[in-house]
Amino acid sequence: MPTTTAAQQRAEAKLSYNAFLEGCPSRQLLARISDKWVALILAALSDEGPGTEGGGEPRAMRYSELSRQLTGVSQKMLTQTLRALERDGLVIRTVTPTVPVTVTYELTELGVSLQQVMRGLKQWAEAHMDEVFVHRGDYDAREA
Amino acid sequence: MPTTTAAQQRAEAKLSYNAFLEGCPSRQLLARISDKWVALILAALSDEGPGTEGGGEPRAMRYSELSRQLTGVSQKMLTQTLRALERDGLVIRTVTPTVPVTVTYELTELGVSLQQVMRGLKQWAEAHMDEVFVHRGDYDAREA
DNA sequence: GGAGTTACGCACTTTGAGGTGCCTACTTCC
DNA sequence: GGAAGTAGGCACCTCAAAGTGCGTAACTCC
Repeated sequence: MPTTTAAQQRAEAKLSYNAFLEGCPSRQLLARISDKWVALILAALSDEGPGTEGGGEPRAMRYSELSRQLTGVSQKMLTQTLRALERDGLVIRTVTPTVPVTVTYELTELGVSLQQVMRGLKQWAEAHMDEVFVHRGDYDAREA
Repeated sequence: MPTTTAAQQRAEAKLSYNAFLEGCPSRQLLARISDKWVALILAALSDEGPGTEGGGEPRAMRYSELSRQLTGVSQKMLTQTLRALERDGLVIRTVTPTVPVTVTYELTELGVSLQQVMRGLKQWAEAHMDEVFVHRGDYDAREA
């Protein structure tokens, strides 16, 4: 028997996750940005493409344009992720009934503010991830 | 046939993910903090418990202590996550050969600096997630 | 008149993160 | 001498996120 049974843990969780677990806004935010393509879509829509080095000016993009920039994304996941972002008020979807229908996506003000935070992550990553990789190498070398 | 076949996309990805996809440090960082328990462990180790409202002073904690605070975590996941964080140089594991062996975990300097960034996320969440929830409600209401 | 484009929808399948249960060695307490 | 606590290891299972394939409506171009 483990220190506490699974049933006990579940029961406790139901009572005490009120402020620190599951339902709290921070967890929800993490769940959002953890989606595989969310960060990339936000980055693309704020013009942080690979070659461009844009100043981060928010920019409207077409579905096909996004699909080209996010190399490897499936059409299903792109649509699904964009819908989720639209639902959360982070992007706006605009349909223009042209010859073949044109759909553009653009960051909202809320989306832009979130992207600012994501930049903080990016900066930390650029500053410290190499250090993390060194640690990983050392750790793995010690194991072998 | 979709606009590009899956095989084509894979081939392109292999050539062009150098700076914007997969291997880039930002993605790696996201993968780390997306682990279900990472954020909570970092928070606990920097004394951001639910009732305490600690000032964020980094604090060494025992395995069992963490297990109690992170309501609902399984022993396997706690061990697994702690090992990953140790491997990345974000926490230090200290074994003291007392009566029953005592193991403590503590944030490294690197871990503390990451936790700072996580606080940025937390602050955005506290400031804007309610707005997101409103958007969700509106969106869902329109659908029905 | 058939091929191509845009922006998807739908159904099926796969993959891996996470969960669960069962096990340990050592010691101390009652 | 059996129960309990500490810090895990190991093997199996589940389920949801992500991927794959195929279809579509409307129109246009050649």
